[in-house]
Amino acid sequence: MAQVRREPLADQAAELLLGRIRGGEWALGERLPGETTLAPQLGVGRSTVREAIRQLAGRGVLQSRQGAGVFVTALDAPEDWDVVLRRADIVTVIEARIAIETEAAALAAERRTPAQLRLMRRALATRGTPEAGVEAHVDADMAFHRQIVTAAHNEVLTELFDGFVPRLRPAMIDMLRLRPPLDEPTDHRAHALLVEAIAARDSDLAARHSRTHLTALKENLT
Amino acid sequence: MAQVRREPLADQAAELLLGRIRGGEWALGERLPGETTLAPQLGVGRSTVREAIRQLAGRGVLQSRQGAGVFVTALDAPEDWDVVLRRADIVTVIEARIAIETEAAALAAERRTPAQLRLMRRALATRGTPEAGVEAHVDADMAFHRQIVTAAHNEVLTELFDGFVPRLRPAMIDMLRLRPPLDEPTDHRAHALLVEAIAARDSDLAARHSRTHLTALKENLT
DNA sequence: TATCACAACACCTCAGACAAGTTGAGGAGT
DNA sequence: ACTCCTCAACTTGTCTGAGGTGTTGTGATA
Repeated sequence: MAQVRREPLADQAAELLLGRIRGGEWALGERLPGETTLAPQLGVGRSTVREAIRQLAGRGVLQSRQGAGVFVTALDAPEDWDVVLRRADIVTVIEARIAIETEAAALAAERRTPAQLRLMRRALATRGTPEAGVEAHVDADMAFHRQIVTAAHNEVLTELFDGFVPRLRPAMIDMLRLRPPLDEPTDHRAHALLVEAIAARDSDLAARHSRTHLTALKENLT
Repeated sequence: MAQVRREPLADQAAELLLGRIRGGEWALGERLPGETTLAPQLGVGRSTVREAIRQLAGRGVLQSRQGAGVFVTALDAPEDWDVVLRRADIVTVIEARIAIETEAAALAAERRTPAQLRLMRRALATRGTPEAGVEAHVDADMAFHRQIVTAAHNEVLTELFDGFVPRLRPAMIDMLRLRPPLDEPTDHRAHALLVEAIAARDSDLAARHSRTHLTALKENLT
């Protein structure tokens, strides 16, 4: 027998409204129907609707102005980031990684310091030894890519990359275990080319190399 | 003369409660006095206290359990991600936005459905009326850009974009207030070109238009 | 001592009333 | 024809009173 999950109506109403907001029923800045309209529509009393609205207002999603109405101010504050990533398809995550990393590569080409370039080259060297085992190889690869993102001097991009790692790492390890490393030398040279483009301060080329490499990786997972 | 700042009692009550919680009047996990006690103490009605509590519950500070009471669950939870974004320079955030949105534009060109294309065009139309006020214009613009990200059919990218909005929106409004809209018609045509590229399923062109537009925006902020 | 019934108390929900702010239509005056 | 003003019809804000449901500690009972 299913345990009766009793949730306050106000919470349910808030969840329902949030769903409709995220579904695009009301765009950003748009006005919601009045409380007196919403209440019978949701099958609850007006005060309950008000409490649901207050709840979403506390989360920054809604804002109400007396006399004018209730307005959408955001489409949900960052939902638990971990949850989103865990649920997301690995290909989806890689696509996001492509977005972050190609841009980071371009910025890194413009902003990298000599010291960072040196660190990149060292990371590249330790990356090229897959004999140490799959996990070590993946870790070395991740460390290399992180060097590049760091060199972009953009805290947000770095933070995003770090957020991806926990989801990416196991997937990479699985992939390498199942599928042969498919031409490691070529793969390694792609990385070397990327570093050289950054060294030459050629941001377009760096972005292109980064994209090519990661797209190949994505294809390999499809 | 000071502008009469009329704030809803519920908001004031929430602020007051949050202050007392932060002041350590009730420790983490402790139970607050009942609504019937709090109401006369704050000089407001019971429903107003309830709305204040709901608001704080939405922020994750309080949690109420029927029959048991209201408990402190956090001392104002500044989620890590929020902190990063709030602290980050707006230019840094825009650079991250460029990464997300150009990739999203390219993917949207490949994956958009006819319905989504229609929604894009409608959002573009409502976007083109800056007479409605700065805030409305920014909201319409955000809604337009979100349509494109949505059409990329990548949940992670969408989530990232949504995460940026709360930081981006006020910055955009400030910028438009301080600096004249600088050639709105051109700006609007750039958006139209982007939509057409997506309509034509030309992902390279879409990415290029997106990047050009956002880079101009970034320059304008520097 | 261990168990159980129960009363007190908590939050949950509703309905109704009135206050106060906002907006747009339409009339008065120029 | 245009501007300004009034006002009615919205909207959200607040309070009150009533009854419902879940929780917890107390005290009687075995």
